[in-house]
Amino acid sequence: MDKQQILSKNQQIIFDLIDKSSEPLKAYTILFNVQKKGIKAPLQVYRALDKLVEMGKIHKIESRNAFIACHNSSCQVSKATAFSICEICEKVTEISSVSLSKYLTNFKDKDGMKYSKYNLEFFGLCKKCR
Amino acid sequence: MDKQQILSKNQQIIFDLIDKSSEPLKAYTILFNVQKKGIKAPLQVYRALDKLVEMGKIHKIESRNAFIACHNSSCQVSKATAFSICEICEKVTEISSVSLSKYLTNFKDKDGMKYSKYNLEFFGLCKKCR
DNA sequence: TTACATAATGTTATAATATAACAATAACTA
DNA sequence: TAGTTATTGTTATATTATAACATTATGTAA
Ligand SMILES: [Zn+2]
Ligand SMILES: [Zn+2]
Ligand SMILES: [Zn+2]
Ligand SMILES: [Zn+2]
Repeated sequence: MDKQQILSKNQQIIFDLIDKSSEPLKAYTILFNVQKKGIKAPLQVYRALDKLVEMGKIHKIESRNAFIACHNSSCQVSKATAFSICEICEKVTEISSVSLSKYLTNFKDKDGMKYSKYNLEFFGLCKKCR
Repeated sequence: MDKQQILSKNQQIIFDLIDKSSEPLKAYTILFNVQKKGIKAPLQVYRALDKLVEMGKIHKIESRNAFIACHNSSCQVSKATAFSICEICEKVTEISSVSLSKYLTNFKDKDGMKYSKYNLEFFGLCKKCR
């Protein structure tokens, strides 16, 4: 799947909501907010989310079960993602560090195994909360 | 909390199960397997899991909602964790690479922010599945 | 254009994961 | 031994996610 792909109706509605949000959104928060647009069932939300993640338009923050729009054109369609998460205000930022992604993409374990994909979540306090 | 702490009854039962398992265990799998030992409710399992995670005796694999015992004495009581996950057989291994943990512990983002904690999950195919 | 394949949608029901609230007991500490 | 904190027990409920099936829309190739 390609990052510039045209979105279907439900995908577009849900992407727009996530994209304009300043914080990660949970599936049922999304559901609540798109019901006026005709999306009534959890499955409609989860299906759109799955596709958007596949396309790399959004990412899932695993530790929070929430979704944010990708703001890192170089994140390799969701194959290599890194985030910082504030443990007080829950602000999440996608990290786009070339050196970090290089380091992790090239990382080999003891057995010489290389990985096709990774997800990294950093935790700490954001500027505002320190 | 300390890694050598004495465990309570329920904590010990649940830790033993996870520790002897060759794969990550999910909370309700654990529940099913400890019912004969008198642990009957999900909350009893989740409470023990929470404490064991706090102590660093086990880790949660966020992308799988499952738990494995820590086999890395240097993983800093769950403050700095890295795993490899096979996308076919779901085998999970805790990575204990000094250079990786050094790199990530010292990683600073654009704003110079350092993080107190991280979790990294690599995905790929294990030896057997390649 | 028609037939076929694939992707997306709609809908109901249900599975899987996790926490709230309250009461009781055990273990630790001054 | 009283006070405190950690742990346990129990019921109910909240939250997150998928199964199964039917329908409609879109893309593709004769
Ligand atoms: Zn991204
Ligand atoms: Zn913050
Ligand atoms: Zn560990
Ligand atoms: Zn494997």
